[in-house]
Amino acid sequence: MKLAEARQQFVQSWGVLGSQWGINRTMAQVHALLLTAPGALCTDDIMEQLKISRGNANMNLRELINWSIVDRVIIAGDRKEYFQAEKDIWKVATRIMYQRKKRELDPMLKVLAALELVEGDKRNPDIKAFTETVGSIRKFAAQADKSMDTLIKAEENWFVNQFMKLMK
Amino acid sequence: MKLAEARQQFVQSWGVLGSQWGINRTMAQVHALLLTAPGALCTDDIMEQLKISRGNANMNLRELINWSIVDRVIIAGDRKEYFQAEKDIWKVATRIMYQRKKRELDPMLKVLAALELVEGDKRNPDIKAFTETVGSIRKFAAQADKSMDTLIKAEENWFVNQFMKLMK
DNA sequence: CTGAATTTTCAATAAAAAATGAAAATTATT
DNA sequence: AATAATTTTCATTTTTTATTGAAAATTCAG
Repeated sequence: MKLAEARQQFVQSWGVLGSQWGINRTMAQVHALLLTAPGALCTDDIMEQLKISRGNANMNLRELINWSIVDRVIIAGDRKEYFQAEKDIWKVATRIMYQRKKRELDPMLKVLAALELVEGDKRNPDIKAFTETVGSIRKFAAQADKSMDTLIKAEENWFVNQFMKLMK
Repeated sequence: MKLAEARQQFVQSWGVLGSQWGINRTMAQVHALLLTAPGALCTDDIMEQLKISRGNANMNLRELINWSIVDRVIIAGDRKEYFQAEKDIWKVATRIMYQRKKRELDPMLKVLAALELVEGDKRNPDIKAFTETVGSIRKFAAQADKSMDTLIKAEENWFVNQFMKLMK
């Protein structure tokens, strides 16, 4: 397979994977394009290569920057902004984890904690079923939350280092 | 908060969370309803409580059964089918993991392996950038794949047991 | 076997999400 | 300050995804 074709297929697949995980397909494709680019790209490069509008390119680039997995880059003597992706895949993973945790898991934990305080007699089987399920989900989510914090923070963590060694 | 209200809020929140992760909102809501029900429910219960059509209820129930997180249940002397959710949250998590791994991660791994075989001179910076990025993503994904297998399989696994103890 | 109850399918419709593109805003250059 | 280049916004349109509901298929009881 030629490089251009391989790159296109990566962009395509990354887009599909993203959309299956609730990430805008185009955002994932822009990310894929930047990940596999040897250098930084400008908005026009992205518009051209993905055949998308300026507005669309702009919005998705901004979102990738919000997620801290793409940076704006200044190129001397050029008025345009350029963009480049973080290529350390471990950093990419932890940053995505951090964003999703913050936006989704943390709010869900708050809700679950509140729901455990439901009124009524715990011997009522309906209430029992409810609080037991919600309680176990909350405990599970809280553990996941803690584990993610560990992964996100610790570059010096033993487990993480072992994991990273395997990746070279 | 009263039970009915709490339950409704759980259904609502679970639906939102699901849709953020690429799972049909209604499917997540049906799951939430069954998770917090004291017993099994039939299609009509679900239609009524979620205000959805029979076709919709049927499709989403089937999908939950495909995922092995909801079971069909026979109630003696009743012609209707009933449904109940697996309530062991660890089992639910590993089964969802298994399905998503199989449907999404495994195919992606195949694609990535193929893309690493791109033609051309490795000293070409474009090819170098591409294969390095794709290679590191593939290694990362392969490690995630292995880790998930461990979690999914091993009830006897030390790490998993530690994790589960914390959850009671 | 018959027919009533129940489940499943799927073409048509509705709802939700994403993309466009041109106008407005911002930024840099002379 | 004027203007040219670039970026951002957002109302409108398009595309994608989900839902409906009635017909067809299936299942079961007598």
